[in-house]
Amino acid sequence: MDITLRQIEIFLNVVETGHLTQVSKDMNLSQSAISMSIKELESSIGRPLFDRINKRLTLNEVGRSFHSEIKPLFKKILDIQTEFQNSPNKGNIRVGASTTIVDYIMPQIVSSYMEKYPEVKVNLKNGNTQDIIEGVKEGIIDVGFVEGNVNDHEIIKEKVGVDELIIVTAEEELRHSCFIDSIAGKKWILREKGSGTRDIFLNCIKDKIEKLNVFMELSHTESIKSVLQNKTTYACLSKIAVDREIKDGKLFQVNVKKFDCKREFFMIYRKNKFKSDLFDKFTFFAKKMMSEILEAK
Amino acid sequence: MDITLRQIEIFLNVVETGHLTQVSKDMNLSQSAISMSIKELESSIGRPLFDRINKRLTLNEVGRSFHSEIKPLFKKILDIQTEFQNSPNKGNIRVGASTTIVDYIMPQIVSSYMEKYPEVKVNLKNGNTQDIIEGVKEGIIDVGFVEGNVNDHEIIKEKVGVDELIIVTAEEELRHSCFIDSIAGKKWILREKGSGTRDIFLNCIKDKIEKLNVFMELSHTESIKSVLQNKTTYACLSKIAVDREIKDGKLFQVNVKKFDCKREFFMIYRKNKFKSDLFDKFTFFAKKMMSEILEAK
DNA sequence: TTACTTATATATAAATTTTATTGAATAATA
DNA sequence: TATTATTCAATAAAATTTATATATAAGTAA
Repeated sequence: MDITLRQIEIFLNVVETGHLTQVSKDMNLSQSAISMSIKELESSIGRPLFDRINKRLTLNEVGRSFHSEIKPLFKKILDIQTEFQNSPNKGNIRVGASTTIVDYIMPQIVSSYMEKYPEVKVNLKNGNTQDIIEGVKEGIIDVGFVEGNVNDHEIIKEKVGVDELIIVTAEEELRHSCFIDSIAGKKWILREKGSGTRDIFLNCIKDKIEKLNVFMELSHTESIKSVLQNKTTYACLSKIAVDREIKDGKLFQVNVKKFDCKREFFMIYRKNKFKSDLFDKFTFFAKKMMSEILEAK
Repeated sequence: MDITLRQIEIFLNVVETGHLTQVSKDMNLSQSAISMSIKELESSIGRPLFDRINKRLTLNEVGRSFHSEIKPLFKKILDIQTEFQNSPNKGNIRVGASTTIVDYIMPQIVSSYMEKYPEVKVNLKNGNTQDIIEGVKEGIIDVGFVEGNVNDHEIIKEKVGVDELIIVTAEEELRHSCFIDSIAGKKWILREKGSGTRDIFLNCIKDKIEKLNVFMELSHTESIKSVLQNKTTYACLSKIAVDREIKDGKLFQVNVKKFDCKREFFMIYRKNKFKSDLFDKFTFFAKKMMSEILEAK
């Protein structure tokens, strides 16, 4: 005793014309099919929707009310159907990215993408590398971008760029080249323990330096950049995070000899993922734009 | 290639649980039925809605978007269905009434009724007796209330009350009884030609008076009541239209001997009208309340 | 008018086609 | 191995058609 969309469709047509025969012609069905469908609908509802007045069917007081409620819903369902059938770009992509990427790269990518494909909703989720991997595995995230390396047999990874960590300071006189051990005694600001940026930096210098003078630990790159405005402080940050400040002359890159501290960015997605048009377009777009951003900096 | 409500129902359940087997148990269907229904839906849309990840079905980027759009619509349709199935008072009645009734009786009836049955929408249409009859015959109006008599083989009429026309004035001294010919020379205000009220009055006095001193013709009873505030003017109006003014002492009923000018009110509806619960309740309510109103005045 | 005919419309029943569902076999996965 | 999804032929259920009955409007003749 359940209403069907077909019944609603027929009902709406009958309301329009008032004649079963007319509707049957319009819909390429027999007149009895229309008659029975209306009857079915009426018995589903539990009472008549039409007054049979002479040779016409006119909405009665119940039918009128039903009509006004059901018509807009039916139209919406039809709209959704044709929308999805005809616009391959309709959808909702969930993107996850780890800290540096989500702060300094993804916003540009997502906003350009949404401008190009306004039908696509992009959902950007922040998290550390491990969170993103979990999300991808559970299907909560369609595609992830992470700084750390990934080794998981359920995950496919693609290298999408190289990130360089550089030493920065606001202290102007130190623009000539030097070695890392000569500045180890400066006031260093690090990211908090567990941060990928921190780990890579410490790993990179561990053979060259006995002790780093850690002055402060902060959990946001933006905070570190603020504190760096007090000269005599130093930090090792992702190049893309300080790009603007260096261009504006607010920070300077310290030219440290034999200091080569790089890490790779990976795009990850689940093995066996059905690659929809949407997915392919987004990942293509994101990879291309990410390499442009990284090369420009 | 049309989406059905059943497919949507199954789709929503699969989204909920992520397992076809679970849904098949919940819905008392075989799992292949569920599988095929999902497949059908996907092919209607033109691309997959789920990622088959391990033994689960997880919405993909398209499915997620489809889900968020279709779910609220499905729920609404379900709501409408149960609403109509379970609340016999749901509907929309179209009532038509001719001038005097629509102004002085129907507002009270309609507002009381809507208070008692808030699910019912009442649509009140104004028109002269002939308009109302046409509306009823065409099915545009479910039930009509008219002042004039009706003779039409397609229309069923029920007498619902008697309306009395009385002579009113603001001239205080004329409160003793008199004969109509003694006041025929006063300044009379009539309704416009074609008005039922006017016709009945003139017909009522045609044998008793040679010439009535018609001072003014106005098309609204309310206008006449305003002009009547200038003393020395007279009018013959429906008792219910001047009830308040008489009670407030702003107008007086002239006690005219042998002046008996009545007309009947009729409720009309189409022959063969399917009498829904809604219709019966409304007409019962309206008839009862109308007689109460007329008797009180 | 009134009765009768014609044309046209809806309603219903049985027959038929189409669609939905099942059951069994197969494939994939933990 | 146990569990689950998919596929396909068989079948149950539903939608639709064909044929027929019934109702109404309009036209026509008594």
